[in-house]
Amino acid sequence: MARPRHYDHDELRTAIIEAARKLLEEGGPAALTARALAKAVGTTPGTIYNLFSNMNAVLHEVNRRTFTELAQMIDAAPPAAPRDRLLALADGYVDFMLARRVVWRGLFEGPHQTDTFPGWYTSLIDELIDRIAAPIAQLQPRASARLLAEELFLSVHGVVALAAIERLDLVTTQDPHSLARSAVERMLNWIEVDRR
Amino acid sequence: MARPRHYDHDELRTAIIEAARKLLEEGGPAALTARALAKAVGTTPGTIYNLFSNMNAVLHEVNRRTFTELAQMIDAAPPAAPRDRLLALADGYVDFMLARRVVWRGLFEGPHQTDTFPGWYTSLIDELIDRIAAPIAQLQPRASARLLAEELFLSVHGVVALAAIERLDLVTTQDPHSLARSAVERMLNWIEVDRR
DNA sequence: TACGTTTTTGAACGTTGTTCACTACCATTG
DNA sequence: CAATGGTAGTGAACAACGTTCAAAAACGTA
Repeated sequence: MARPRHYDHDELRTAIIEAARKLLEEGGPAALTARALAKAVGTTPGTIYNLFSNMNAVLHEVNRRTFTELAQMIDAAPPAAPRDRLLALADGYVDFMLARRVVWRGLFEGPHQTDTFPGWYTSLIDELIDRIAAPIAQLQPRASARLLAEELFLSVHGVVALAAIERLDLVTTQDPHSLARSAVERMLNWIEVDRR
Repeated sequence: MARPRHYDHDELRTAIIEAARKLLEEGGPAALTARALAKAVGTTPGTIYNLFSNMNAVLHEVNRRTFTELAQMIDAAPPAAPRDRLLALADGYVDFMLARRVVWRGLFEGPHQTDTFPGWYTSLIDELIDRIAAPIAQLQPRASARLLAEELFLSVHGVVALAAIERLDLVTTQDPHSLARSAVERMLNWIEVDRR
């Protein structure tokens, strides 16, 4: 038996998560295997299961970082009028996703079946949608901005979900950016007319 | 070695496709394995690979039937004014998908990577979008109805894609039907204002 | 130094998709 | 009718997967 080393758990955890992300980016979800991940950080499959309950937990951690980055990017944007802010959000979201399309797939795809999500996962998504709701609330104080934000997100999600798996061309030749902006425009139009 | 039977290839092919669909419906994508499929039709894995190039091809055939059914359902709807027709399309699409959520996942998910689609696959999708474009063209003869139809489809797809994998609740508590209808309403509103 | 605990290890189990040598069957020929 | 050739079903085998766990090594303590 080879000499077991002793690891700093915190270091190893983050090393594993970073390696997992790299594997995902380079080879897609199929490349994220326990053995490949172990080799990438210079350890063995067993050790990974010591720090994570299973491979799904590793993926969740990668996703957590992705969400956090997205939130940071959004918050770093300069302030703007609601309309411009929504357009910037859509653009930023599409850019962000296109740059991470493979990582992105892990967010909504997967074996799933009946596996449940950790609480922080759902609340991260919640916060992202709240960031869409904020500018909408400025335009439309009456109705629930949150509901409209959810609808807008889903419209953009339709575009992004297909673009992320490189299958947008099954539906259209329009580019993801202008599709996302169109969705925003329709929502803005709706709000405008509705308050008339 | 067990006694090899001789099969009618056409019969066996359709039996395999039907069994595959059943497996999908009952146990999700994970249940569609070569061995389970072989057992379900009373044959062996090798024979399946005799009739299909791989398991992906089986899934493609299941999807072909699904698309065809969807098209039939759409065409069977009674004629209506453009506005009602679009709403009915959205409702029907959501219903259809909810009844087949597990089968549906195979349409856009999967291992993919670089695997390409058969020509009939893309043209089936094309025809579906044309069915959305038709009523739009009645409302909006000037601009390209096809482009708007693509955008509307993508908005509804965002809803359906999440509902199909049982994760719509990550984003909203609104139900898929009203979300889809809202997307249609926004598009109708857009067309109305645009032609003003 | 010796012991007990903790952590790492990697072999092993049960899956998966896919391949292919083998062989049983059918159809044609002598 | 017998022999033979080609076709097609078979299922063992391969590589790879996630996951588990007994054993072994290193650490912390006495």
